[in-house]
Amino acid sequence: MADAVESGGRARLVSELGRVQDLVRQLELQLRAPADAASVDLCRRLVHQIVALTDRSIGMLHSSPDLGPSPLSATGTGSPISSDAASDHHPFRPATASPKKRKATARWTSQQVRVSAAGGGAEGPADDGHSWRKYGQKDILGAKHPRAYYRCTHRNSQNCPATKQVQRTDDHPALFDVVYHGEHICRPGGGSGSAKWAQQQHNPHAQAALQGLSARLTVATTTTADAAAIGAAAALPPMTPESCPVRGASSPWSLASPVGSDSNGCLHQGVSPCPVPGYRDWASDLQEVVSSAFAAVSSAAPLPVLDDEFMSLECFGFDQNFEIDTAMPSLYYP
DNA sequence: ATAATTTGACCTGA
DNA sequence: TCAGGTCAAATTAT
Repeated sequence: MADAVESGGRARLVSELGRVQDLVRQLELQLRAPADAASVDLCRRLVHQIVALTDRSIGMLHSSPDLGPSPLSATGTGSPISSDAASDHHPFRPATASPKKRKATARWTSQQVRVSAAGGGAEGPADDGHSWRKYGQKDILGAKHPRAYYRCTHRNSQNCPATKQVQRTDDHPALFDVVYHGEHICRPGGGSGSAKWAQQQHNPHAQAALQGLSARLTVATTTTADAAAIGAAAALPPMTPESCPVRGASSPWSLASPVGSDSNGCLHQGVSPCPVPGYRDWASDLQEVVSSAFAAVSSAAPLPVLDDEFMSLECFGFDQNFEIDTAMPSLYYP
């Protein structure tokens, strides 16, 4: 029985990567075409798809010991997240699954990512598009660095429940492990807000996926060969200001960067194309990497069963019938 | 003046 | 009892 499920899991991963490959090809085609409003919009949708699928695929690998330890649990150097805490806060498992502490009854959405310090700075990870207010710091047993606790700035004004925890990794001081809890319900601007914003707000998984993947755009991870191939697909090449001069962004979150800001300073994320020559080359590289990842996973050892909780709670659905020419939604909440 | 951060105390679950 | 998470007063920054 296990074999059937395992091969099913692997087939699922291969299928996901195959779709990523297709999407990247479409993206590359679009990027080679003259940029107009329609193609820009199409690129935006494609990037959305790629972001979601790669994040999901990486999640599968993280939960797959047979494909090697996950980047967040492979360091073995005593990092609280890489060792003890990894079992408490699985990167793609809600906090409710944790045997630890508070919030045991709350149905938090949770997403853990590892991000680099902004611009190589030492203060903390890059801006993730939301405004946060620090409300605590705690020394964690066995960790070299304290953990900082942040809540959404709009917690009081809009009852936004989103929180995050940031902790510098033991082994790579330039890297931070960030765990997001809850979803933002704070609204941008005083108006009714865009439908796109509303949709995203109602899909915390998509939100988390965007944050997760965009974080990994500059993430340095330690991976096994297979995971490295996948990780590379997500991590290559960092969208620095140099590679994306149009945006001139200083944040490594460029690919899934904030596209709007309201008077409250509550940013909402979106995906912006970067229609410059360098970006087109980057798309080619991405396709190449995805292809190699696809090949690597296709020949990988059988993927062990993904636990039901992971599949039911942490995998947002993906519209298999998605067509590029149809309206936006392709991520949906199962 | 207001907002954000710091930090010790307190609370909660294991 | 302990460790992680949160509160809230004091402090600092804007």
